[in-house]
Amino acid sequence: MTGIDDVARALGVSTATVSRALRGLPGVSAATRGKVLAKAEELGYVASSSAAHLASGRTMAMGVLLPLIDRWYFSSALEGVDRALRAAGYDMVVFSLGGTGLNRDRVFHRSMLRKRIDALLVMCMELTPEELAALQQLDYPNVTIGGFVDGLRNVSIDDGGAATDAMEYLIGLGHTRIAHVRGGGEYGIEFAVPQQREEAYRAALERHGLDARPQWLITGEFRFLESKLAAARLFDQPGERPTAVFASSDEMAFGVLLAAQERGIRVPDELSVIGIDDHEFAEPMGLTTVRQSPEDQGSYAAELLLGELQGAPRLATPPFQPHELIIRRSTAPPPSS
Amino acid sequence: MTGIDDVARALGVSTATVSRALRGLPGVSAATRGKVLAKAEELGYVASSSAAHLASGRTMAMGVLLPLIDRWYFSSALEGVDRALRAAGYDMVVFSLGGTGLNRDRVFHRSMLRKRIDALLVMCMELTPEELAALQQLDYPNVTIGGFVDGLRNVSIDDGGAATDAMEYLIGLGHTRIAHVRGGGEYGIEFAVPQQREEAYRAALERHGLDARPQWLITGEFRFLESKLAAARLFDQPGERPTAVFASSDEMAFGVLLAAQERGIRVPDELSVIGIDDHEFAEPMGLTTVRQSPEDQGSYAAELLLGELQGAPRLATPPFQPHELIIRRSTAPPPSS
DNA sequence: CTGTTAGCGCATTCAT
DNA sequence: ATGAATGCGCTAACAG
Repeated sequence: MTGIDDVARALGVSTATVSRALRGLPGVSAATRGKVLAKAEELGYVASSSAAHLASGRTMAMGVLLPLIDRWYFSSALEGVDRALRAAGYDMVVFSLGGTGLNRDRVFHRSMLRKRIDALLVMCMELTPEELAALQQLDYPNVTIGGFVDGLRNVSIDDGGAATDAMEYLIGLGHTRIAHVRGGGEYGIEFAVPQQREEAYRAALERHGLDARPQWLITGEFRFLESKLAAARLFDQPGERPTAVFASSDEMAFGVLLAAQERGIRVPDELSVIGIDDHEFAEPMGLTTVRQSPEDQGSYAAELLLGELQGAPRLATPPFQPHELIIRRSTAPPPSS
Repeated sequence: MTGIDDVARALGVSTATVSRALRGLPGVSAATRGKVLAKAEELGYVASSSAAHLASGRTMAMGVLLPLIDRWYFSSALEGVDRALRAAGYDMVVFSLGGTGLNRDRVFHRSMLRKRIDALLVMCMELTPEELAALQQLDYPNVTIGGFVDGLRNVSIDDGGAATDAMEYLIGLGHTRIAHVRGGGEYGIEFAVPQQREEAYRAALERHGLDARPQWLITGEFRFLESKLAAARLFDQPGERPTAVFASSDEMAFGVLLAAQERGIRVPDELSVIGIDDHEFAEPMGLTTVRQSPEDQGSYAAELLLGELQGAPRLATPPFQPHELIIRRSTAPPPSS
């Protein structure tokens, strides 16, 4: 493997000069810099990140900790993080808990402590007090994405506000019988988020003097299938049916849509459905939703940390990220009957 | 930051002993090992991966190169890779091209050469000859997942076989007018795969003496929306309509389903639809499909490389990964008319 | 079974 | 503007 000495020797200069030239530091004549760059290119030389880390203290890598990868929000946010990191010349190392709580310990006590990263991004996780403490002792800069962890800085939308927007829209259309599909707390995903959205749902009902019927508050685990099953049970309940359903995520809204379709309940004539996310499938499905961009949130968070690593002042409270109501074909005024 | 010397000094032993004890090497008495383990735990000591790399030559990390993260196959496969790596104590560093071809150069010429990884997994990408050469010169063990790159080893299902199974099933049901939605070549994703599946489609038609009508071969870019639009155009064509559609992926099959629904074409009575993947939404949607497990493919590939890093003989041709026809509610014999 | 020593490949002083 | 020397924190080879 070709090292810095190979380049230095080939040019008859010192390794210090090669190092400086390659990193764009001052104190190198334009001529020598050109020669170094060319020779490095020719030899295919790139500095070893490990050696550079040892000598400089910087790993030029950032870690991302998440409960699982294969979920719309997470993979989109990862994409955004990676985009920002790559632009800054950083690498991304991903620590997934893989959906189970089993290797949490490993991750927290082994991998993350390996001094392989300069900063850590934590995606929507509920942390135990010990984990939180471990994380905070880990010295490096960190921030949470898409969740809310007390004691850490969080980059996310205003979950309560987004839910309120959805509810006000339904109520503004004239709906009075509104059900809510909330996300679950599986795998420690987003403990706070589904709760914040549910509270906004309740508050909106109360503010407008509407009933909050317990049997109309169902749980969908943030998943299509679970939500479809829960919605099926909801629709099969005897008595009055809701005229609108506010789902805490688009994937769950799809489940509601499908359960309705299978029962011949027409959307939006007989039932309005609204979600949160603006998932890739929302537009083709005609789903009204509150859009958020996990990708932008990810890159924002990554840039935040990147900036602080370069000496920018620490931002104590990152601003809420934008959300926006997107009206499509799944919502309409309630049936006049 | 606490180093190996801190542990050694606290115990009055040498750093070598600490190193050996912590890594489970022989030549350490049970008593000393116990003390070392306890003290390391107490001090929160974990070896620096960079220092360990420099001294041992192993990074204990593996790289994954993929065109983008936010797509069912990729994020699932990543999950599988991570699972296998974590079990072996390896970290995963992810290099995404982010959907554009723009930073390909950076990835190939900078990041991957940084000596941060011991091996590389390449997910479904089409590589330029230069990239292929660069990759092969990169010395470390590599393997492709879910695609086919000539010159590299590939871990994937038998794409032709899977497509054939789908076609034979439709034909066995009595269908003679069968359309195909093939994936596209966007972002260099899977150049070979959509083609292999299309060829199996053609071959099946020919084998059974059925027409391959050019206007029934459409392209869906491996996406819901694009596929829905293409299917809409297909259904709106004048003249005879196909009685079955074989989509090269489930997401594209969903698009076909939706386009049909919007036109009042009943599935499966008037139209049968089959996909490939067994996407998370396939079961709730009742989609008949050919199942594959990207997660298992990912972990298989990771374990393959892991094994070779530990001295296992190099497997020249990894076996095909399993696929399986899953019959649900979207397929039936063609209308008798 | 345990300790000593010599690098691993760079970035970074301090000289010049 | 450039070079020489030092050390980052660990593993491995060698001694004992």
